[in-house]
Amino acid sequence: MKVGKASKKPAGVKSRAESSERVRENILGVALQEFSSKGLSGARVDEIAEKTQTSKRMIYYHFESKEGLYKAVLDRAYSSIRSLESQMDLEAEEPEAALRRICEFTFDYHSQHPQFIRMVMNENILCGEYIGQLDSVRSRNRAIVKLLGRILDQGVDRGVFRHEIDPINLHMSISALCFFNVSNKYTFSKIFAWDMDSPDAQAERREIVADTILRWCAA
Amino acid sequence: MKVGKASKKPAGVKSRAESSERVRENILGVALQEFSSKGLSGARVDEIAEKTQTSKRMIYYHFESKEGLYKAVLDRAYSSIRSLESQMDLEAEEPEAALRRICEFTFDYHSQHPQFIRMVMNENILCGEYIGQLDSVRSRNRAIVKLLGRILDQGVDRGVFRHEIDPINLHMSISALCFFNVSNKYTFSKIFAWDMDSPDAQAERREIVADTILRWCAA
Amino acid sequence: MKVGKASKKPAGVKSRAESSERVRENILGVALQEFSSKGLSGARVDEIAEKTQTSKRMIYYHFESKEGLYKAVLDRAYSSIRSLESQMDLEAEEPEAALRRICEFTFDYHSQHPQFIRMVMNENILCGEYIGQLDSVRSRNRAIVKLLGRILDQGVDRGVFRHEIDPINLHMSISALCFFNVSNKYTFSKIFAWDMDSPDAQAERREIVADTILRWCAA
Amino acid sequence: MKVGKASKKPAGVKSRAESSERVRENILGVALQEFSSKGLSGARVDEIAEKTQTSKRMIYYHFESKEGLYKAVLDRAYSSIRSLESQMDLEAEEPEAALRRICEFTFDYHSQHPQFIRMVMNENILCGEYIGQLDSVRSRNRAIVKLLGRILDQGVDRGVFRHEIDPINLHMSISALCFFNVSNKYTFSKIFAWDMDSPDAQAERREIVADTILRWCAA
DNA sequence: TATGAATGAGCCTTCATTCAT
DNA sequence: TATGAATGAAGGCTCATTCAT
Repeated sequence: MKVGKASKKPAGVKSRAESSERVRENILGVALQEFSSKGLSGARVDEIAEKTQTSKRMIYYHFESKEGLYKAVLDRAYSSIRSLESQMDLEAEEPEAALRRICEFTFDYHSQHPQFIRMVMNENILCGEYIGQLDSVRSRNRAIVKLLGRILDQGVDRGVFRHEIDPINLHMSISALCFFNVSNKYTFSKIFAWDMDSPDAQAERREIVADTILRWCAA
Repeated sequence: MKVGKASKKPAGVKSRAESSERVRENILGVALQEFSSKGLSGARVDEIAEKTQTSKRMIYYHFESKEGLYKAVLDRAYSSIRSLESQMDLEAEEPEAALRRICEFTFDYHSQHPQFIRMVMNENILCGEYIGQLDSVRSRNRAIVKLLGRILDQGVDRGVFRHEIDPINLHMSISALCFFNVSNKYTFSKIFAWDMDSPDAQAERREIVADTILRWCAA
Repeated sequence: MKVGKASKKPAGVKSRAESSERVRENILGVALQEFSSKGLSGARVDEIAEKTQTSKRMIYYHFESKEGLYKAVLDRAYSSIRSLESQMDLEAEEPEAALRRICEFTFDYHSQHPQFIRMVMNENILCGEYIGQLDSVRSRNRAIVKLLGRILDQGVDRGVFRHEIDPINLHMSISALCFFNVSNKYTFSKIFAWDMDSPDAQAERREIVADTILRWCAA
Repeated sequence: MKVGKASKKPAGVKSRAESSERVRENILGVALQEFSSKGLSGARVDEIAEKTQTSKRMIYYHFESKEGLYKAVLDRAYSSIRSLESQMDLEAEEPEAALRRICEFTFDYHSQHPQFIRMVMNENILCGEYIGQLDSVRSRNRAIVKLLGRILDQGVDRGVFRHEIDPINLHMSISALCFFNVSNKYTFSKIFAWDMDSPDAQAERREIVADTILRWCAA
């Protein structure tokens, strides 16, 4: 809940704006649940409304349409990942340790936010139709690439990383390995009768991902 | 086309069974198009029927329900990937070359079958609900893991691969890197304004995938 | 009409609830017409909707499904017969006169409510599948049996009725004679070229039914 | 099976006509089952065909349409009741015993042929639409009325029956009491929690019906 | 003759959205 | 603001019937 600014009103009394924001958040939370589990076409406005503490009318009041709601959910999903790099203080670390931490952090973030992953899957099924309309998203996600670039440069300087590595491709590889671990767990688990969700399997996989990336970057 | 028995009929004359099989194939082709681009809930039976050379009624005659059609499409999508390993004669090659070829082949297969990838994405959004019902799928896809196991063993024998590598995890890594390249291209391209589809980008990425895997396995 | 509470609104202005109730009643009336004349499977939701002042969508809004509507119609049909015994003030009468009046009343009620009879016929064709789900029905219809029991007791006391008569069997006989008169009039009339609907025939039959019952009970 | 005429062919060899007749009977039997349990609109041609030993094509070959089949089933149901009176040799009996036997016989026949009753119920729901088209039916069922007339006359002659009794009304009363016992057993049983099907209840009811009729006719 | 395939009309139901109070 | 009622277009599915081999 972002609404944490000091209020002059007595506790328990919500301003109209606060209440409105609360309603929005409530709807967005339920909608994320529904859209991420059923997709844009699979989710039902009625069902979302029912699971909400408000009425269907409010959904249309705040978000105009089902698509508007979907876009808002998507936007929020992407923006919540934004602060990724700001949460890590890597400046003091060695490049290899920093890269490993980024891999592990990315792996963990994906594991802990399956709904975000599902939203991205949905967007790709829809050919990125809606993400293109969200200017915000674009600018945000480039931060991580910048960070990777810095770390790579440091690594090259210190002779531990190859100089050919492109940060976007590096980001893509890290993403691919972390994303797949969540996105394809149902089919992969069923086909190979392999419980990908167990803590052991996850810990092992987490290390493999980091190793794979580091070995690829190593000079 | 399964109907390969010697026919007494003149060429050009289709038997009832042949025609029926043709109708099924026609429907399955259109349905793959629709399901892969819109998902199970997003696809419309009416629309599938319209793009078909037959009627909506025939879809229900041959596949019972929308779900039945979806399952048939899914089954066909998975079974067509089956012959993957039989298409490669790797026995004579060195382990490293063999593994590189597998990576490249997998990469190419994914690139060339985006509809298959989209079906898998859909299945994962549906939590693998339908793939569990298709026994056929399970048995098929283990062949590639066996193949990887053999190559790893050879590589370990010759001192070029590490002995700790688990073939399922290897397969997962290869799959992840190749899958993501297709599955997430819309969001990734839009966010980084990076044309992943260009031949150059694909060729580069293809090499990166193979390098990443080989470096990870290398002794 | 349940909405009988004092309203502050000027006459002619219907509240939302009143209007909703009116819509329900409108649908139920048309549905009774259709279900009673064509049965559950023979009736068409489209046709019901057309004869209504609202739309097909409203049927589903108010009654959930075709079956739900059928059950509502059935429930209303049974509950409207409920007040049968309360409409007759028999306490002061002699047992024989009272019994005769019950026979005549039952005969008339059946004659005047052929749609109710048809609903019951339908229910029996459906093996009472839906009536079992309507708890309300059960409790209501036992009142008449109680009433018959009281009259029989009085008659036995005064020596005009036999003591062996069981009120449920008595009710069954009355029902059978009155029900058949309506339920089977089509086949019976056609087979015997006998116009059962004429006022004379009905008056005669009415007397026969009462006579038959009274003679059976007579000491 | 009526086809019992001496054949000149060796046993086991069926003539085309015999086989055809067998197919008809097979279809009619299944159709009676379906129509009587689900009604004209509720029964499904596909389902009837499936339960048959032949194909759907044969239904249309032999009966033209679903309605044609329904009519054939109805005709057969009515004609099988025809021999009712010829099965009873009542001439030697006293009028009262004869009438009682007719009541009992009618009661038993109804009990034992619920599918016939259901067909009649269906016809009445359809307002006797199809029975009017079956000339055969009309002539047949008058026999019983004639028989009742003769018995009544004898009874009047011997001073045991009232002379006002009309044979058609007598038949109607008998039919009503016997018909209801089968036709309304589902609703009646459910409403009164009374197992009408038990042998005891049936025996008691059988006696009540005969008593009711005899008391009504008694001089 | 007998069978699987085909047909089109129509059936029951649901959807996202808006209105009225 | 918030709620139940309303809407029309469309969605999935089934029916009796016929065709082609």
